[in-house]
Formats: sequence, structure tokens, C-alpha cells
Amino acid sequence: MDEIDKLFEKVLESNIFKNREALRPDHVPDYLPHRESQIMKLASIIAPAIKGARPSNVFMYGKPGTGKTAVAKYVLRRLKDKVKDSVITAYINCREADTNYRVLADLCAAVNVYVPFTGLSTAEVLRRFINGLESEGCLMIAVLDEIDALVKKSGDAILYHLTRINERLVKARLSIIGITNDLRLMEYLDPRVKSSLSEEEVVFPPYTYEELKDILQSRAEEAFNPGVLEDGVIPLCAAIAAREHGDARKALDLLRIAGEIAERNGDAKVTEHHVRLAQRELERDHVVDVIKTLPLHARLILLGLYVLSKDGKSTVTTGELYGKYRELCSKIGADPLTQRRISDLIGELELLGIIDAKVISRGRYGRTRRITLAISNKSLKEGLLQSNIALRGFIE
DNA sequence: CGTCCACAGGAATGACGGGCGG
DNA sequence: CCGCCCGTCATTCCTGTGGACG
Repeated sequence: MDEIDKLFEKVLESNIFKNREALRPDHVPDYLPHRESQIMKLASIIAPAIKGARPSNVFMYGKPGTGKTAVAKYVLRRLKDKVKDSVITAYINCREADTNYRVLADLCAAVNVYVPFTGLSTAEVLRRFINGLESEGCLMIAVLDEIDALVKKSGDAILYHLTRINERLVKARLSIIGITNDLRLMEYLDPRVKSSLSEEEVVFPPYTYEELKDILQSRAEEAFNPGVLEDGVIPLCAAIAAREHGDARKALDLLRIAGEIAERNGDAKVTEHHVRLAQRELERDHVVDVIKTLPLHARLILLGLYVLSKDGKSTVTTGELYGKYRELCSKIGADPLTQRRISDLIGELELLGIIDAKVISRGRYGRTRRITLAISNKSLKEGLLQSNIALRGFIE
């Protein structure tokens, strides 16, 4: 029996999981502990939809992993159960659909209108969406998740149109549920958009350590077979996640990965040691995935940052990094982009959470960004190594 | 207390690739 | 198939800015 067969046997024989889907981030359970008040508030706002009336637009905010998406999906699911097909619902993640065009294209898909992924003007796509919705002739509730990513990248023009779309509709109606991680988003918005989008607001505070334990406990009962979790596992997952602004998604990921590691090893129980391993795997996987899909020049910037940090410079300025980037470009024979463009790419890397880039002023020595790595050197190295062979020579 | 650095970030513009209508 | 229009990404040019220096 070779290594692969052994692994398969172990997983096959393992009795760790009862239903691992219950721990996935997109799983919406039937019970959301410590979010009862947010659920009731959203439900009461949405309630008019049952009689076909248009609910107010809602704005929901809170840090990542505070249950915003889960609450929105849960309440919409309950609504759907009640009204069946007389209300159309759409869920759009604006981090994935991060241009005005793609958001509109997704909305079109929800009303069964096909649009090509490029080639049309946004105005045309908007027109098709309106026609599509009008011919459905009913209420639509659209969830725009991570709306901050959309606004930062593409502005609020589309939100302006969507909030005023009811003026152009005769039979149909549109309500918007906006979700954001970033409270400062409101400052960037056009006041007209701001007021119509936040007719109602629902706030999601971070989970406390105790609340995270409850959440993990209730999900663990769904996901694991009885008795496979050692006593310290849930508290440890909760403690790690509580340190990161009470992020329940992180806590659930930790628990799931820890279980999968135990499963692969053929262990009968999930222990705190598995959680520690999971913590490392989680960061590395995330970083590697993100870096692999980055365009070449963004990776060159990261490589530059890596090389500089090897030389003992843990924080660098835009200028220093740009110099190193140009040097690397000439070594691999790539045409360097201008500093203006690199400035934007640095902004994008920051949005992705790979680097921290804070704008600082150093008096007569100018304004710049103070750039530091937000991930471990090891993870970055791993990500760069896996992403492109041409870069390998520069990582020892 | 004004200057002035070293960029940030907005605006205009162009190359490119893709869809559409004829 | 063609000419046209569009979104995306990049460049060029520009104005704005916060605080240490003199």
C-alpha cells in the first residue's frame, strides 16, 4: 500500500466529522447565537416584503466575521420560505464583483438576463437590468456584501443609480441591503447615496470570547461526532479568534482545519496541538492563494519587500520599494511600471491585507507610505516560490 | 513661521481586447 | 467581416499636503 492509499484509508476510517459542511464559512446554520437582536431588527425591516411592499434600504456594518453575511442570508432564506417566488433575492459579493459593470452583470443574472462580461456600456447593462426586473414585475431584494471594496475601487456611481432605480420602475421594486466591514465607508459616499442607502441601519459588534465559545459549541455539535473534541480545543479556537477582533469566521476555520488535520493523521481526537497546526496552515494557505493570483508586477513589489526585509529593513517607504522594484525588473528583463501605477498596486496589496501601508508625513523629508509586511516572512516566501519560476532565483 | 520634500492621489489620455449591430 | 463603442489597465501631468528644518 503506498502513501496515498494509506492517507485515503485513514480519512475513510476516521470518525472525526459528522458533517463538516457545518463549519464552512458560507454555511448558514438554523441557529445564530448572540445575533438574535440583529436578526429581529433585519426581519422587521424586511417584513413589508411579505405583502409585496418595498422595504427600506438597509445598511449593515461590523468587523469581519461578526455574522453580517450569515444574518442577511438567514433572514432572506426565511423570507423566501414564506413568500416563495414573489420576491427575487440576489446576493452579490462586491469583493469578487468589484466593478460597477460586474455588479450590474450579476444583478442581471438574478433576473435571468444574459449580458456579456465586457463590451457593453454600464449604462446599457443598467438599462437591461431595469427591463429585466420590470418584466419580472415583482420586488427584488439585493444584498451587496463587502460594499466597501466596490466603493474604494470603482466609486459610488452605481449605488447612486441603484438607490434611485425605483423612480424608473413601474411594476417592480428594488430594495438594497448593503454590508460593509469598514465604518469609514460612509465618509466617502455621496450624501444622497448615504441617506437613501441607510434608511435603516443594523450594527454588528465583535463577538466576545464567551460568545465565540457558544458559537463554536453549537456548530461543533452539528459538525463533529460526539466526544472527538478534547476539552481545550474550543476555548483555544475562541481565544485565538477573540484576539483578532472577535472574528467568528476565523474561529470556525481553525476548528475545521484542526479537525481535518486530525483526520489526515488518523488521530481519534482533535487536540489543542491540532489547532496550533491549523493556525499556521490557515495563514500560509490564505497568503499563497492570494499571491498566486496576483499580477506579475504586484508580485515583484512583494519580492522587493522580501529582499529588503532580508537586508534588515522591516519598514520601507514607497520610494525605497520602488527603487528595489525597478532593480528587480531590470534583472528579469521586465519593463517597469511607473511610480504612479505602483502606488495604486501598493494600495491594492494593502486592501488584500498582505502589507500594511500607512500614509505618514516626515516633515521636509516628504509624505510617503510606511510599508510593512502584514504576514510572516515564511508565508510570503512560500507564496512567491509557488507563484512564478522566473522569480525563484532571487529567493535563497 | 514659511519653506520644501517626497510622495499621495485626481484627471486626462491612450493602447488593447472584446461585444454589438449591420 | 467591419467599424464603433466600451471597460480595463497603464502612462503622463498635475495639484495637494503635513510637519521637520532653517
